[in-house]
Amino acid sequence: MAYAKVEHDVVIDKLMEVFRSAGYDGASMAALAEATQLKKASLYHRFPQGKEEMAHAVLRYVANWAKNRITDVLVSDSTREERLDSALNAIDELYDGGRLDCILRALSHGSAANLFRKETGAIFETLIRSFKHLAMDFGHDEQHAEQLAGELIVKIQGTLIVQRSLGGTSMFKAMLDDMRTKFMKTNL
Amino acid sequence: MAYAKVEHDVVIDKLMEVFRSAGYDGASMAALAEATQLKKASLYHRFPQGKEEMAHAVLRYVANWAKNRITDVLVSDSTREERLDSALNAIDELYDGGRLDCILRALSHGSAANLFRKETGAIFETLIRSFKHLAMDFGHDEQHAEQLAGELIVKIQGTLIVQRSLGGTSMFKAMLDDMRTKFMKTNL
DNA sequence: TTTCAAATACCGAACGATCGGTAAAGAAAT
DNA sequence: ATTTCTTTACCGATCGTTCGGTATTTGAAA
Repeated sequence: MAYAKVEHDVVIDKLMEVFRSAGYDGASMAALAEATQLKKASLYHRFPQGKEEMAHAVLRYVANWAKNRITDVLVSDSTREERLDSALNAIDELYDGGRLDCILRALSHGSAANLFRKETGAIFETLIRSFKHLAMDFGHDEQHAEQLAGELIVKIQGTLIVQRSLGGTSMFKAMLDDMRTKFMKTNL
Repeated sequence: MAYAKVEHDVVIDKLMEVFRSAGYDGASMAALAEATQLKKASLYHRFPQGKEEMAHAVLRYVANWAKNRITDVLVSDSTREERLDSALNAIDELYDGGRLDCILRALSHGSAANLFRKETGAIFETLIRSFKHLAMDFGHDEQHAEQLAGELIVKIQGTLIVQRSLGGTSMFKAMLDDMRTKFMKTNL
């Protein structure tokens, strides 16, 4: 009988889906196996260190996503408005307009709190640094640019949480619009 | 043998401690029992519906805390500056300067995502409404007041998450300071 | 091009530990 | 003596993990 054969990228994507929605503790091997269409033992073949290694692999994927969809875009040769829109659109996609949870947050709590701090911290730093550079392209001074970039990242996380309890998707969209305006408005 | 006898409020407090640090899924009955100094069966005597009922009790406690430490304070007869400081100090205490996790967030994810939405949403709404009234006392128009209150609540959540990965406590303190300034500065 | 063994990938079954939950016995309070 | 609360002891289910073995692919010798 032919057995399941699943592409690595597909496996990572499915793992991320489970981790982000169930959290690290809530992501059972049974759920991870069902999502990836692999049996538990097969997951251990690919990730000998188990759940922890899977989460690390997901974080590597996320760091790569951030580089491709944010960092690299923000230093491309298109106009600053186009770069800003591309990056914000990527974020809007990533979270499906605020409907989806953030994988970085999911891997920052519970028993995962101390396991992946270095990785999640590095990704947050990368994102902030990238948006800071963009803000400076819009003419903001360095201090203001850093503050603006931090505000964006913080508000993404905060809005995801608050919106989850209050319902809807309008908060997230409004927040992205508002931040877009703030980036473009150089002279306050 | 004399057996444990623990005050209800103490039990709630310890339950909250476990929920907020481990998350709903990560909070095992064993951990909840150890934290409260009660045996598992005793917890089931006090909370016949188990973990879910415990979380509901904790949320009732939190709603009460919000009313006492935020809502009521913000409509007291002291000056608006004093009321603002009292409320922000209460928040700073609650999260221990950003070191502690938010119980509302902890009960909004994983398998708890759909269990407590009504309660967590109501608390978020109460907080936003309270701070909105305070903002209006500072002379902000209604729309701006609502935006400012929402920004505060969102940034509290977001900063807690980002700071957890980046380390330290300076982000949280700076955020509270910044929001305090924004509330007091009526004319932009 | 065929052969076939080594390497790779997957799976069923089971491990000990821990999960949430319960029944019955025992202690404290009324 | 009755009620209320805690405790011991235990349950079946599920947890993450491992092992023995099977299917598939690879690649080099024939």
